[in-house]
This record gives sequence, C-alpha cells and structure tokens, in this order.
Amino acid sequence: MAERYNAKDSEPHWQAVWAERDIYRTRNDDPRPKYYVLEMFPYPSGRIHMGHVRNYAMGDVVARYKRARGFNVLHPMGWDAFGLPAENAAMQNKVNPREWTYANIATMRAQLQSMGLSLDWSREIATCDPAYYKHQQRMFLDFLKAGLVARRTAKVNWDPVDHTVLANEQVIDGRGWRSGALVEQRELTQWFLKITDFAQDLTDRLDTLDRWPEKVRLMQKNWIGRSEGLEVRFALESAPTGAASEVKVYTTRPDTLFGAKFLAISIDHPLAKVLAGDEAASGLRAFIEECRRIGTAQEAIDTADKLGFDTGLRVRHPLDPSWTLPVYVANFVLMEYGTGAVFGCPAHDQRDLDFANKYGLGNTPVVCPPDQDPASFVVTDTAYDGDGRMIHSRFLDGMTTDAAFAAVADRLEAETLDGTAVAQRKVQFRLRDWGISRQRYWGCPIPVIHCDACGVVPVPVADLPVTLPEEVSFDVPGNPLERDAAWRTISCPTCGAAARRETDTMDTFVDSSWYYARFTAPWLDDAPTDPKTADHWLAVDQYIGGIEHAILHLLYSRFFMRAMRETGWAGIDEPFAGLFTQGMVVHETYKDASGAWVQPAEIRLASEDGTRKAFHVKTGAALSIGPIEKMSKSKKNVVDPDDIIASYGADTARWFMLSDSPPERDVIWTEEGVQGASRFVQRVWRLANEAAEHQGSDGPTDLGVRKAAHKALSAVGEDIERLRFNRCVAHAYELANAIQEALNATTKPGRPALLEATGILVQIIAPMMPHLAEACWAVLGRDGLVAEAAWPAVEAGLLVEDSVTLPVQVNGRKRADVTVPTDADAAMVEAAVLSLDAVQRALDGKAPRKVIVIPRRIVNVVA
RNA sequence: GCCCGCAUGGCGGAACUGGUAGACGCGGACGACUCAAAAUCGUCAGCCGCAAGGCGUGGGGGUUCGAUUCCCUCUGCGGGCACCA
Repeated sequence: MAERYNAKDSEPHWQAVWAERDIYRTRNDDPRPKYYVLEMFPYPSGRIHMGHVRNYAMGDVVARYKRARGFNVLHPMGWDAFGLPAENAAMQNKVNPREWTYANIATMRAQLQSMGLSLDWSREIATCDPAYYKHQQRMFLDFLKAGLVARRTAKVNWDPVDHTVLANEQVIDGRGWRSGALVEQRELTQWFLKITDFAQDLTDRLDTLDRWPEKVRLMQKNWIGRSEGLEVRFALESAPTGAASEVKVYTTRPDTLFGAKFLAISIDHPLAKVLAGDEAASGLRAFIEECRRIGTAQEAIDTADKLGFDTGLRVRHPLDPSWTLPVYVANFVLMEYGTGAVFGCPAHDQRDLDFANKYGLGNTPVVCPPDQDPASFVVTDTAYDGDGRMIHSRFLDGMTTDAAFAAVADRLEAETLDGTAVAQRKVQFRLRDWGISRQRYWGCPIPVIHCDACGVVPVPVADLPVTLPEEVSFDVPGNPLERDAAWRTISCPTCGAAARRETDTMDTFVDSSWYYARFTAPWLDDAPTDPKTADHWLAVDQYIGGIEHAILHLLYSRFFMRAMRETGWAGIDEPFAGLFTQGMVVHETYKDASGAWVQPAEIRLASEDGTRKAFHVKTGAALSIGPIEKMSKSKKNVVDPDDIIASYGADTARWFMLSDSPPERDVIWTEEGVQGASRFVQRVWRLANEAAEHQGSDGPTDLGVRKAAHKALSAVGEDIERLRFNRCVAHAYELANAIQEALNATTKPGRPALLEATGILVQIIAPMMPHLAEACWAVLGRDGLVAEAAWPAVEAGLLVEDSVTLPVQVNGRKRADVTVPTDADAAMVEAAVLSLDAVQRALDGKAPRKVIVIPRRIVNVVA
C-alpha cells in the first residue's frame, strides 16, 4: 500500500529539481516556433492573493501545455512596482518606499515560487529599477521628438486625497480609482501622451483582434467613441469686439438643422470669455461662476439642471442667412468635446428639448417616425431621436435621415462664407489625450529640465537615468520631489544656467504599457528593446488578466506599441494577439451575533438537519452565513494562499482554482471544494502506485481503458487550447474513474495498457498539478521529467467505436434505443428502427411519413 | 437614459455547427471494510407519481421532424458608459 501523497515534502523537492536543471529558462535563439504566454504582472502590495493564484495557474497551464507541444515558450514574471501604496506605507510606518517595495517583492516572489509556476525567473523585472525606467525615460524623449508628447494647460482630474492628477480612465463614477475620493477639476499644466493621434487606428484595429473577448473590444470602442458628423460655421449677426465673427458647431445630426432653435456655447468657449470680460456683463460672470461652483464635482453634474444664459447675440442659420438663432451660454456644453458649441434641435434631442422647454424656445419636429402621420406629429416632453422621413425641412422634405445628412453636408461643403466652405465633414472621438503627470515621489521621473531662458529642455540621453533621490521624507503632504531643493536644482543642459528638474513623475500605467516588450530582452543596457527580438516574440500569444483593465492598461499598451513602432523600438502595433479576462475569486461572508465579520480561517462548517451551518472555531458560537462576495479585507472573507499551500499543497490550490467554474466567470472558494481537489490528488497518487505495481498480461478490459485514456487526452488538448480548464478537470476525473473501474473489474487490464492509460492521466494533469504529476511520473518508472515530456499523440483509431446506440424518437418523443454499426447507412438504420416493437407500438398502426436519420446522433420517426 | 451580457437539479456547472438535458465536481442517502471513527471502495438520486406515465433549461409566443441552442417579447440579475452634441 502506497503512503499518502505528501505535498509538503514533494512540492519543494520538485521545485528544486526544476530549478537545478533550469528547465524554464527560455532562449531567444531556440529554433522551435515561439509561444509567448503572459499574465498581468502584480503590484507588490505585500502578499499574493487568491486572484493571483487563479490568474497564474491559468497561465501556467497554457505555458506547460505549449511547451509539451514543442513550442519555445516565453513565460516571464515581473513587478509593477511603482505606485502610491509604497508612499502611503512610508507615511504610516516611516519606511522607505524602495525598501518597502523590495521587501514585498521578496515575499511575493517566494510565494509565487511555492506555487510551482514554470516561469523564467532570469527575466524578472521591476519597474522601479533604474535599469528598467531609464529606458522608459529614453522612450519618453523619443516620443517627445516624434511629436507624440504634449505639454499643455488643461482641465484635469485632481484627486484631493492622493494629491495628484488622474487620467480620465482612472476616474470611476467621479471618484479616484485608488483613493475613492471625489475628483475635482483643476486647471494645470501637464504632460500628455498623444493617444488621440491613434484614435482612428485604435478603433479600426479592434476588429482584427479576433482572439479578444467581444466585451472588451466593445468597451474600448465605446471609450474611444468615434462619431461622424459635420462641423458647421454659424456667422454672428454682429460679433462683439475681440471675438471671432462666427461660432463653429460640431453635429452628428446635420439632417435636423431645420429644427434648430438656439445655439449653446460652453462657459469656457472663447466667445463666452470675451463676453464675460465686458464691464457690464456681471450677470454672465455670475452665471459662469455658478456653473463652475456646481461643476467641479462630477457627482453634481449628474443631477444638475440644464442652465443657460441668453447672451443677446444672434447667429445666422447656415442654410438661410435671413433666419437667426439666439446664442446661449449653457452649463451642459463641454469645451473638451467637438468645438465647445452645439446647435439645439429640441424636437430630436432630449437634452435640447429640456433646455428649450425651460427657456420657452419651442420646437419644430423635422423627422417624422415611420409609424406617425407627418401632418399631426408633434413633440412635447420626449424627443424623437430615431430615423424617419424629413418634414418641415424645405429641400430635404421626404428624404430619409441618412439622405438628408448627405444632402446638407454636400450643400454646406459647397457653399462658402468669407471664401471658405461653410461646413466640412469631420470625425470626432470621445477619447482624450493621456495625462501622465503625477505629483508623486514613487514613480518614474519625467526626464526634462525647466530653464528660465531655454524653456523645457529634454535631459540628454547620456544623462539618463534621472533617478529618484534616496532620502525622502513624507512628514508633509504633497510631492517630496518638489521640496527637495538639492535634487530639483540642476544646470540647464543647453545654456548651463541654473534650472530645475521636472518634479512630476509618470503615471504608473506608463510602466506597465511596455513591460511585455522588455521581457523579450530584459538584459539590454543600452536600449529598451532589441527591435528584431521584440518583433520575434510579440505579439503576446496569450495574455491573461482581470477585466478591470479592459480599458486602462490594455488601451494604453495598444497606444504604446504604436508609439514604439513610430520611434523604432518595435515593428508591430498590436501587443496582445490573444486576450483572456478571468473572473474573480469570491467567498461566503460570515458574521457573528454582534454583526462583526469573521474570517474563514476561524470558521468550522457543519451540516445540521440538511443545512449548512457555520460555527466559530474557538468559541463555538453559531455564525450567520452571508452573501458570496469578492474577497476583501473589509469583509474578512479572504483566504490566504500561503495557508492553503501549507495545509493542502500548491497543486490542490491550483486544481481547485481551475476546476469549479468556467475561467471567465467568478469562482466561489469553498472549503468543501478544496477538500474535493485534495481527495483527487490522493486518488491520482493511489492509482499511479497501483498501476506501477500492477502485473498481468493483456486482459479483456485493455481496450476500454485505452479508449478512455485517448478520448480524455484528445478532449483535454482541445480544451486547453480554448482555455476551458473546468472541462479539462472533468475529463481528468472521467479518466481516473475509468482507470479505477478497470482496476475493480474481475478481469483486469494488462500491465502495458494500464501503464499507458495512467501515464496519459499523469500527462493530462501535469500542466495543472505539476508536482504531483512529476511524482507519479517517477513512480510509473518513466524517464526524465514530465515537465519536459512531449504531449502524447492521440491514437485516432481509439476514438471511434464500432457500433453506436442511437436514441429513437417517434414524433420527437424518445421511445427506444437502437444499436447499429457506426458506419451503417441511413437505409439500414431506418430498417432497424422500424422493426423495433416499441416503435411499432408508438406508431399505433400509422404509417411513418418520414424517418429522419442523423448519422451517429439520433433517429426521429415522423408519423 | 444608452449599450452589452447572463438566466439549466439542493449548489458550482456540462451539452460539438439545432439532435438522448443534467457530464464532472460539491453536498446528500444507503451499503462494504472497521470494535469504532476517519480514509477508501461501491450503489442511488431532476421533479411529480406505488407504477404506468407525465412534467421539466426564468415567463409567454414563434420557426423546426426535433430548441438549453435560432427569432420575437416580457421579467429578473450583472457589467460598461453617462450632459460626447
């Protein structure tokens, strides 16, 4: 009798063997076809959590499987190591952010290594390492030279808790993505990466990313927000001094131009500023102030009423100069989108209708819905924004909305005002440039110098990296770099005069926008990448991570790859060919009688009267079982991977993470489920030992167990390719059941057949439970390591049966089964079916009208 | 408000491009082994019904010889965007 499998001894042993033989090191000059599998690298927060275990277990299955399939697999790991938590820790615990970060990295690296992941640790990178970020600074300078960087004053999102600026993508529901603080709008001079230069390409190429989840592509598409419209010039009847003589308006609905009732401009529109500058315009100034007061907090915008201020100015209608419209300054018009001015067509835009109704501007419907009578169609409280036929629109009457769009665009593009076209077709995007300035210490310094004489001067490449000062204090809020006079002060590289360093650091999303490219040659000292090597490995064949990066990291990386191509650091533009977004790890919550959360480690579960009950381990007190939620410290429903690995082993944790739910869905962590996984570990170990000891020549059950093995092998291969790990697990269980059954049978299979089947079982589970597989492989007497073994070939002949049992339906209702040769033709099957008693009984004397035979599936007799 | 997605036993889920719904696991019941327990092995189990049989994939309708799968509609849940002109 074999002893119980002891993961605690076995796992470190095999990890040492792998490390000693260095089998996961990847060579760039390996001639085999490449496969790059990557999981989103972690932020070194302190300890890994179950989400990491799930993510990295999935990636490891793919890496190990592809290796067995003969690919040269790149599977690296690193650390997204800059960021605010290090500064917060510094403030709270008086530790240096660098020391804090590197200590966390050491802890987490050991944790990941205890999982037995097949990672090439020789390529490990940390983004806070000057050896990494100096290349990032180099690329920033290249981008600057290539015109992909802008410095400008803009309204930005200010997080008052973290004391820093946030990009639009980092504001969730009006709050900072990290601090949760209500974001304010501030006008600041900032560095921007010009992601909008690629807006069209970023949206177009989404269609080619056929191995991305549809959901993510759609989210990015909506975020980029491409729209086609017309930019129309409205001439002012009389322009105030100092202002332009016209107002430009961007519209996606030029077809509704005859329904226009007013023009509205943003409070930040140049015309509004000119008007507000007038001595007498105190009313307008007060209005703008009022809007600003309401407008700073995002939350207020959601509930704010439409407010307008009549300027008294009028503009000429572009299609009829004798027709004039009033010009309002309105709080709902955004300066950042389009031209900062809109024309209001109340009948066909709800927002315009609300505004018009409030200020008594009326409405004229110009699009008649298909189911309405043009003579009687009116709009009162609900705008109609659908398609239809044009009415009350002069030369457009009777046209479809699409035709009217084209007709208006054609006419206004042909007409001129002061010598140039009245309008032109334009494409607009919702996407804004990526503001990367952060007023924080623990980030990559932006490598520029501010000189009073020369302006903004790039740091010479030879002077890179611009490193962070070692000694920092966080006694006062704000950016320590700004207070560090010694660090800040520098002479101008151009004129030599006293100058100062840029004290903003880069958004940490910059760090993670190119790490996948750095992994291809992380040892390079004089360049971010070797472009040939980068192009060899990229795109990443399979990228795996959380859905929360659907826009942020994944969009930034797509931009960065393009910027790297423009500056010669790579030749491709899409970094991730295959993307998979995994679900979260969730867990039940528990509360004691006082309503305090209790963590799972302190829980004992029991079944009483058929219902699950929870008790406190120490006090024995009954606890209430609450809803299943994402693991979080606040709800205390967290399970520590270290605890699980210590008590069950890494293989059990990995197996359970892959087993219960489809990988894209949330998985519920349960104690029972882990125990089930643990039982299976022991079961495989027992089967391997029994098989190794099993004697006997060929037996009658040989074919059965071999068929089961090859069927499972074939299915698992297919399912790993499609990342359906839960099905792989099910197939492994089925094969184990079949082997068990063969061993229990009175006439047992022969030794060779049993060893073959068990060997296949071991290889099937190897990508998921590599330590156990290695131990079983040795027990079975196989050569070398299963981690280096080739994936076994499926014997196709074993997948087909000689005969099949088909269900027989009569009028769609199952009445019998029929067993026929697999290659039987329809006529033979039909004859066999009609001779069945059950079928004749069901037909009840009626003649069959039709017999439908779906080969190897089903037979349906229609009477 | 707009745009997506999802809904299957007590639970997690499976079902290839329309072809036996409920694989596999968890939980459950029973049996074997044991002085006993654990572990292990085996048997059973969608629901109603003694049975024959009937009903069953959120509700209603449709297409089809046949629908968890396709179409329409309603309900519920989840996600994304949200003054974007």
